[in-house]
Amino acid sequence: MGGVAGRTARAIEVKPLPRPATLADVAREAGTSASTASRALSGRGYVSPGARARLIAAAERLAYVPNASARTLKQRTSRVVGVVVSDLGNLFYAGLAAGIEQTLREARYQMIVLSDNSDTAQEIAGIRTFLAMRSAGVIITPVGPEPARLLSRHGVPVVEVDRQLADAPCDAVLVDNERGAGDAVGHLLALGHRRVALLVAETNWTSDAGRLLGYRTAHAEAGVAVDERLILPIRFHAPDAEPRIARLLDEEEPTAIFAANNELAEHAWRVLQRRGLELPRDLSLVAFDDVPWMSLVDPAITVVAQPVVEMGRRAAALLLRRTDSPISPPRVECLQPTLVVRGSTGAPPSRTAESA
Amino acid sequence: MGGVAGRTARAIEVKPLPRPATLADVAREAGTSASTASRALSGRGYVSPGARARLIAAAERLAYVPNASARTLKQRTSRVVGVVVSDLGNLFYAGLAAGIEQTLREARYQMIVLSDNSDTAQEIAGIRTFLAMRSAGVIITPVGPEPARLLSRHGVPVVEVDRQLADAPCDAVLVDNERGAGDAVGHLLALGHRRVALLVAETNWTSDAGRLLGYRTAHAEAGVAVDERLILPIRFHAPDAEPRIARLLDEEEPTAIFAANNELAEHAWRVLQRRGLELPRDLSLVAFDDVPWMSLVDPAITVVAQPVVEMGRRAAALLLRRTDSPISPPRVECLQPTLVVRGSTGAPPSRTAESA
DNA sequence: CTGTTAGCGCTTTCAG
DNA sequence: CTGAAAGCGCTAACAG
Repeated sequence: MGGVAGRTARAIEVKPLPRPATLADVAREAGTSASTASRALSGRGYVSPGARARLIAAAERLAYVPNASARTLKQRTSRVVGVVVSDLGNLFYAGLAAGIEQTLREARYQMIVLSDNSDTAQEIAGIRTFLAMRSAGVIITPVGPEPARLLSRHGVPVVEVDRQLADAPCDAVLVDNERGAGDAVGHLLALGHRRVALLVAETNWTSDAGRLLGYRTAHAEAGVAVDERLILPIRFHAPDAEPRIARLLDEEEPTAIFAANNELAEHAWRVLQRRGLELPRDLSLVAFDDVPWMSLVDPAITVVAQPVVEMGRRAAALLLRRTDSPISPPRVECLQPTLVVRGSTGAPPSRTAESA
Repeated sequence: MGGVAGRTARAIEVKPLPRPATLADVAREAGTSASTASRALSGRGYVSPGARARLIAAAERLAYVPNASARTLKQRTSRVVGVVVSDLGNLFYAGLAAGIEQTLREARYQMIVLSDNSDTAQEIAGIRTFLAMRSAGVIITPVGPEPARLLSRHGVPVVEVDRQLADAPCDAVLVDNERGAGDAVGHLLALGHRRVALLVAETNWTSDAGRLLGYRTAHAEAGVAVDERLILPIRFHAPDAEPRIARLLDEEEPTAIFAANNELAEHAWRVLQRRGLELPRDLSLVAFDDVPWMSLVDPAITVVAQPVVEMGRRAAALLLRRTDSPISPPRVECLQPTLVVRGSTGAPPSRTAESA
């Protein structure tokens, strides 16, 4: 019926509807019912080749875009996976997102990223958004325990990445922070350093706790006592980070610095640079997490490199696995970081001048 | 009715429903109709204080999360704004996203970011996702003209950022590329350089075209002829970028390099570093776009800084404006970049040795 | 101030 | 292989 009119007058009847075309419009245009159109365009269910072809053509002609809300409402779940990271401006998180996206895309899921600025309120708001969207799952670098609780209460799969903050068992992808930090600090101690400053984020995160632990373990193994005054906890984006690092340098006279994340390493580097210190002659520096600038500066920074993109991929894989088998036991994957020795570490300065 | 049962048995009846709570569940729990519940929880329409309180409590108790799909389906639009950028791993785009997010949040919109890897197919897929979600609008750093066409055909507001690729008038936020590049190259020419290499992305983007134009304009103004062999177009993520830059150095012997984006600047820097060249004694370097590493290296890089975050904010503001008045004429905002002279630029090496 | 009613666009039985 | 019918969860008239 409508099909005939459509065909004869096609050329002039390409009036773009004021509202987006619906499946019913497409069906009418092709002379079928909406159900058939649904089957043809979504690809599941029997449709005769002829009908399918006409429907596809009609959809094309009307610039039909399926309404995701209607579909999600009906199916009660969507093919969207939510990702919440702390700071998209930090390449660590950007790398994670890249890895996640890669694996998700292969499985025909859509990733949606939100950045929460390490703020619990924003984090929870993000989770609620994903809950509201009926996401198939959520991958998160958590700042508190609530996300996992909230999500699992609603039956939505969660994977924690980089740190574990859930208060119940939960899939997670971690890096061996203790070993990474241990390697880094062990390297410094082996070079003869005895006063190694630790710059660490002031959080209750397992990542930072692990790095602190590694710092202590390395000291214990080397038989060196830890001077607690060398440990400086600094909040993210703290405006006084650099002055505090400078003060630590003055007051505690470390011969080496271990910066437990890339942001702190950047602060440390700026302080050292401003003082005109020459590395590693005057001071050694090691960073946890390798980001591009660290190999751009001179000397290049010795780092503990994390397999960031791989972490993202694994997290996505864990999530997909759980989507298939919701009740399998929680799995925690722990990847190994790698110490990459570059130019910023060397033997400590001899103390001859001072002891004279 | 149900209200009584609910109240008496509350303590033991906190059985989490197998399916997420719906508005109807909340209404039943509070002894009202769904409409009243809707009014109370969404905050629009008259509701008696008592009913409101009971509803809010009930919603809390049932851990009610509104179903975004149902709402969007009903209202035929969502409070989501889609953002498509070329590469979230590049701090330029991350900064843009941060600015957009900021302004959108204030207006109580939700930002959703997608990265398209400068790939047209991925870009279009992203647009379709946003179309399917009935986004309130889309902000994009376009790689082709299709997105704007597709979106405006569906009546969805679009804002292009960083470059204009739409084939019809469209809101946009740009930076004055020609002036920025002109300032940079003018600075080099004023220092006495006569062979300035240009590393530029191999695209048909207005951003790169503008920077190339600025390069030419500066030469013209200084009365210096452009040697076309000094212009090297390089695709994004080209694996042979560094060898090609190295070859340019050998064959054309420029005394300065102008890298038209941060990625190319990084490649150039690595090449110079590997050769042990000392800046600015042996060669000068200027970059378009200021990212953190550029002030971390020694000497710090002279740059044309873009107001990245502000660009994001403006883009979001333009989008919101258009949401209010869909038919106002397209507006294009052009922000001014700033030349920041640092240590990587100086007078060209004297050619005495060579001429001897 | 509140409830009834209708329907957003899609998918999914279930008959034919 | 196809269509009719029902309903996902929510909101917007419109009566009361």
